[in-house]
Amino acid sequence: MVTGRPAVGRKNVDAGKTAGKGGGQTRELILAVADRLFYERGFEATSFADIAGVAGLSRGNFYYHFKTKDEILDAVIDLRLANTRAMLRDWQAESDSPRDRIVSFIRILITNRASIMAHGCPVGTLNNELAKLEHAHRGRARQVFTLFRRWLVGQFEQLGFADAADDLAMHVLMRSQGVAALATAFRDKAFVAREVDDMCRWLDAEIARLRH
Amino acid sequence: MVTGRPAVGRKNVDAGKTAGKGGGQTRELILAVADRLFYERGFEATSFADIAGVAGLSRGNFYYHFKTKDEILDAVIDLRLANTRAMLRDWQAESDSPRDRIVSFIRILITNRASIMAHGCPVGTLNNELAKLEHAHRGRARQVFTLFRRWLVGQFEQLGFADAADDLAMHVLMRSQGVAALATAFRDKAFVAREVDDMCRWLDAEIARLRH
DNA sequence: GTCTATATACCGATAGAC
DNA sequence: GTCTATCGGTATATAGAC
Repeated sequence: MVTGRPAVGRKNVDAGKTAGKGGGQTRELILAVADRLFYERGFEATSFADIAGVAGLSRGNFYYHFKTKDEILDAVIDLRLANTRAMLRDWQAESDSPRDRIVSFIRILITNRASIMAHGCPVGTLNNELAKLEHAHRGRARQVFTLFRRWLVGQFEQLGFADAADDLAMHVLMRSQGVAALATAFRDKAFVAREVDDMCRWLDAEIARLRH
Repeated sequence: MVTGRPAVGRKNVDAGKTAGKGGGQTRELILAVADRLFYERGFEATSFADIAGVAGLSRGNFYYHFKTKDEILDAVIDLRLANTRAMLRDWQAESDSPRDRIVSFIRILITNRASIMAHGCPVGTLNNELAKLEHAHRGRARQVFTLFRRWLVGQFEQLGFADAADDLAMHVLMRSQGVAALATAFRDKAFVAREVDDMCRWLDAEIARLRH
C-alpha cells in the first residue's frame, strides 16, 4: 500500500529500448506516479503536469496511454485493489492464526506511521475526497474498503464469531480510520502506538469473551 | 461541477437597504456560504464563482471583503471555532453530569448522521485536505480538534480520571473520526447507531472501572 | 459597496510532426 | 510511442465604472 515506494522520479533515460515491444512500461510508470501523488496531494490537486513532471514525460504523451484523468483514477484504484489483494494474501500465508493476521492488519498503522501522519490513510482519504466531489468512481474507491472488510470478516469467522463477524470487522476498520485521522491531525507517534496496543488488547478480550 | 445549481442562490434583491450601515452583513453571508461549500465540496474544489453564485453576489464584489481565498479559509476556521465554543458551552449548561456531556458529544454522530454520510466530518476532512495540500492554515484547522480535545479532557477530569484524561479524550475523538469515515464510505445508518451505542457502553464501563 | 470587464496563469484535452 | 504546440475553459485576482 504505502510500503516501499519505487524510485519514481527518474528521467526517461531508458526510453527507446526494444521499442514497439510489450508496451505497458510507460503506462505502469504513469500509474505508479499517479498512485503516489493522488495519495500525497489528493486526486483533484494533482495535475497532469505534476504527474508528467515527476515521471519525466511530456503532457502530450500522456494521452496516448489514458484518454481522461478519470481513466487514470480508475486504473489507480485497480492498482490499489491488486496491491491490497497481494498484501492480504501475504498475511494469510505468513500465519495460521486468524488472531495474528488481524494483528498484522492493525499494525499497518505502525508500519506506515510516517506516511499516515503526513497524508492520512490512502483508502479513507480517497473515499472522503471522492464523496465530496460526488465523483462517479466513488463506489470503486469504496471497493478497497470492502476488500479489507471481507478479509477481516473471514478472520473473525475462523475465530468462531459467526453472526458478529461483520460488526467486528467494521469495528476494526473504524478504529484504524480514527487513528489515521487523528495521527494526521496531531502527528503524535505515541498516540498511534498506544491505540494500536489498545486495539490488540480489545481483540484478545473479545476472543477470551467468546471462549467464556 | 456542471450539475444544476440548487435553488439556494437568492439574488441580491434586498441589496441597497440602509446602505453604509452595519457593514458585516455581506461578509457574513459570504462566510456562511463558504463554510457550507468548503464542507460539502472541499476547500480546493470550491471556487469563488461557486460561492458568489450561491450567495447571489458577483465575483468582483468578493474581493472587497476578502483579499485572497486563504483569507476566506482563515475566517471560516474562525467561524467554526466560534460555533464549536458555543456548542460546547451549551452542552456544559444543559447537564451537570460530565458523563452525559460526553454522551452529548458522542451523539453528534446521530444528530448529523445525514450530512456525515454525505460529506464526512467537517473537522476531520478539512484537516486531511489541508494536510495533503501542505497548506499554511493546516495548524489553524487542527485548533478545532484541540477545542474538542480540551473540553473532553475537562469532562474526564471531573469524572476523576486524572492522568488518563487526555488519553481517554483522544480515544473518544478517534472513535468519532473512525465512525464518520466509514459512515461516509458505506452510508450505513445501522452501523453508526451500533457504534454510538458501543461508545456509550465503553464510557460507562470505564467509569465503572474507575469506581472499582 | 457592488458591479462589469479584464489580466494572467493553469487546467484537462487535442492535433500533428517525428 | 513520444514529442511540441495549442485549443477552449476556468481559476484566482485586479481595475475601474457606478
